[in-house]
Amino acid sequence: MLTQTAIRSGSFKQPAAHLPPPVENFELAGAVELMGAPMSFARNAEIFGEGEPADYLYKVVSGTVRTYKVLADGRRQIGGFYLPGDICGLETGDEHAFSAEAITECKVLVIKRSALVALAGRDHDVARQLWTLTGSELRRVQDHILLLIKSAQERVAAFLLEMAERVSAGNAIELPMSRQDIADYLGLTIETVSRTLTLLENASAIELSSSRRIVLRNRSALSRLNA
Amino acid sequence: MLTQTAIRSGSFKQPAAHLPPPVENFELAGAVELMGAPMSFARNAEIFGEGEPADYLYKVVSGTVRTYKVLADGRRQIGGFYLPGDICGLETGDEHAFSAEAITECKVLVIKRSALVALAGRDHDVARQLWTLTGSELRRVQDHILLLIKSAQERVAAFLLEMAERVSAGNAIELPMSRQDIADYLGLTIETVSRTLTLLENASAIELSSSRRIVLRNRSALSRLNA
DNA sequence: CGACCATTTGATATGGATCAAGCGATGTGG
DNA sequence: CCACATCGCTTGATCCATATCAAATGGTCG
Repeated sequence: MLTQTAIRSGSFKQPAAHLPPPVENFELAGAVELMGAPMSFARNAEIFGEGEPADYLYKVVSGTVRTYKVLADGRRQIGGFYLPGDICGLETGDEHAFSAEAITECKVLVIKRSALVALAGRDHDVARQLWTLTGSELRRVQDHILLLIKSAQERVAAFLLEMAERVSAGNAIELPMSRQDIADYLGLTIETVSRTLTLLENASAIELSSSRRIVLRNRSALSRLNA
Repeated sequence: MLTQTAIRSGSFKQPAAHLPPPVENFELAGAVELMGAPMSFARNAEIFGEGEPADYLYKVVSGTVRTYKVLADGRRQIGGFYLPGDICGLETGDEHAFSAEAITECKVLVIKRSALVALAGRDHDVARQLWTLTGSELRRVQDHILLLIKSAQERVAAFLLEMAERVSAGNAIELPMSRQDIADYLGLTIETVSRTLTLLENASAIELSSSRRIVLRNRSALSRLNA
């Protein structure tokens, strides 16, 4: 397997990164598929680190990625969870603002940012999509802020509804992340997350089939909590 | 004075918005100066509302603007403060995600987004700057998230250091916003903000010359708090 | 001067953190 | 195949930072 270091130092072949696509008006998604180098990461492996040059972006193919920052005293804030189809590591600055790790075994497409920026310079549609992508991320982070001012119940309910939209088959959610990850995403402790889930179960809003599998029994009750 | 409604309905002349600049490779800032329609807002006047079409963006010329959301139960979260030179209301989606109000008497330049997007379609440099602007906003909001997981002292200290960078003449800060605005920005109550400021003053980290004027006496003490 | 609003200060309550076990699933070596 | 260690999660007891409720103070403007 290619190591992350190998990718960063450019010591492997970037398939087609140096070959501009033959036609203009090329979709970003298509470009990513063509220019992206497939890569795998083991559970908990670092994909990129905060402060490292943001030379690559990463499209998740399978598995789940978390981005995070660790404060001086060890507190960790998870910035977001990235599921298949999502792109993380896209920055306009020189350095990654967050670190990223594979939560589960992951396959990602690694794309050189400069290649995409160069393509954007030739193709306005790609430029627009790059902008839109950053805009969506902005919107997501703004929503995250609203989460962090709510009560524990509201945060957990909002989290469940969000995950239901993203990973659910019907009403069942298969969570790829641990309670600690959820806690660090919601700005709570692991104990509070656990207690709140139990509370929601007792209120028949959800059912904890197993610790990673949650069934939404009463979405409107959850939405109601979601003030 | 032009009303906000007049602007939105396009019932006034957009200076030069329909006249493409004569040369390409035009700076975004320059374009904004040329295409922007000057407009004034009184203290507490609404500049745009959450959910309204994001047809315009706003460059602050003088005064201070706050963006915010109000939750169903009345809690308000301030997304950011915009000082002269800052641009707010720039979205990639169709609608404004936040509302915006003038904190003080404000002069802004109002720019039609479609005009800027059209310009970006002709000028890669403008396109890149538009993207970068959204990227900076993303970075700012990400930093805001980190604020919200800290202790009251850390939040207030971080706020003071941030404002010092943005509005200070030396070590003195002239705050344009009320304690309530600060509280809603930091996710605290007004009482906690007030108490924390008093605490910092007693610790000789700051001096409260008046409620809106704060002198930083010991920046390293504040930074130390800023975990 | 007096009314009003913003801010500070005080007293008390409480939601979530912290500290500490207990429990259940998973995996490992004997 | 089972005893046992390990890890992730839950549950319990207590504490504390911040919210809430309430009152006093101060600054501003008519």
